[in-house]
Amino acid sequence: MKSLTPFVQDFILHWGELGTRWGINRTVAQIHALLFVSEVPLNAEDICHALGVARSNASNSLKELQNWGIVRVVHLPRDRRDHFESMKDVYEMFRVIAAERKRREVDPTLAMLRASTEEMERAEGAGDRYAKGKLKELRGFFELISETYEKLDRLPTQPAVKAIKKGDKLLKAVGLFSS
Amino acid sequence: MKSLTPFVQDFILHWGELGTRWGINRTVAQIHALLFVSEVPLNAEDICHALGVARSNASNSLKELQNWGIVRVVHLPRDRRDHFESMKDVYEMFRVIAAERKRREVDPTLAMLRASTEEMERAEGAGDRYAKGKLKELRGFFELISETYEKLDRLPTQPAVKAIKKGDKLLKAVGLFSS
DNA sequence: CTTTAATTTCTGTAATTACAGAAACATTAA
DNA sequence: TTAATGTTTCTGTAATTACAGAAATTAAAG
Repeated sequence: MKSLTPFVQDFILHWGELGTRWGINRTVAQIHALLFVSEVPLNAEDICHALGVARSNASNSLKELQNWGIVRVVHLPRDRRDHFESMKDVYEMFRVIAAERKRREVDPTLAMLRASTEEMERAEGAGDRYAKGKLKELRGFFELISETYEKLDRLPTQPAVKAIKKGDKLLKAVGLFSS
Repeated sequence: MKSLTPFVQDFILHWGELGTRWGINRTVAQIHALLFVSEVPLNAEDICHALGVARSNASNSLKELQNWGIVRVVHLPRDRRDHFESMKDVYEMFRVIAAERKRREVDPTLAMLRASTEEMERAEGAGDRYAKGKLKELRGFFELISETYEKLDRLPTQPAVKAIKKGDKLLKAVGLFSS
């Protein structure tokens, strides 16, 4: 972690740990943190040097970040090397992450639950009625998640953030929420 | 995985994998899945037998699930053994999980970001102005997450779910959302 | 076409995490 | 109190994941 201010160092370390708690590789998260707070795009060399990781590790992690859609390659004039920059808008960034997690995890889970519950309908009566009911409830929950995501996805970021911020007031206005 | 119907087996395996993607130990997630679809509370023995895991593994995983607050111990008449049951209401369950993730991950991150940004205010001028700005933006995002969570937490589950389901209509009514 | 520089993939090792089995501990009932 | 039964903690091993360094590949410049 050469030539990084202490706060930035702390942030990168914390972000790495947070990543692991959410199933993201530590190095991947650290590189993301570094790029996020970097004013200029960095090349792989810079990143290895800053974080003390191997070239290959950085390379694979950068590819992963590109797969997530939150880091992209840019080229600087008179420099052949790839440079990398993070999305810079925090809200947009988390929308992209949410979209990707939905695609990778929610959608397949929903597909599985739909297949199970539909199949169970057809094979009515065949054992474990209770479990069937629970899987249906769970499916309902994932349907709600999925639909809510898609509604939110249709809103541009700024209105979406505003709506979330004013959420309680809106609810109060419509009388759904009194506290 | 003895004496479990194929759908339940698939569900348990899928849930285990989903868990690992979200930083939850596979066995922990599998036991949770099993208890969730079980009509009756199960004892540790049952669980080991159903999933083919060691006693100690089950024991530790059950403790972890109790720490998350989604599994509790119950006692059956004329049976000395602890029995375990999952929360049964899907929405309540995810609320509890969200609360715990907030406590474990969002709150500490927010604390770190607050400390950094406040310290940075005081040490104005000292390098890396850009990074400082980015950390402030990130802090804003986490503040929003935290506040939104707390608002939602004040609503009982049923109104909260209704509000989420009707979210787009509410927004439309107030003219924030036109599509 | 060849040289040079950069990137990606491959391979073996290190570190972490998960886990089984054993041992220690606790609880209940006789 | 002691046997019997159940639970938790400890310890070593297995499995997974992360990672560095080397080798292979690709791309650009001369």
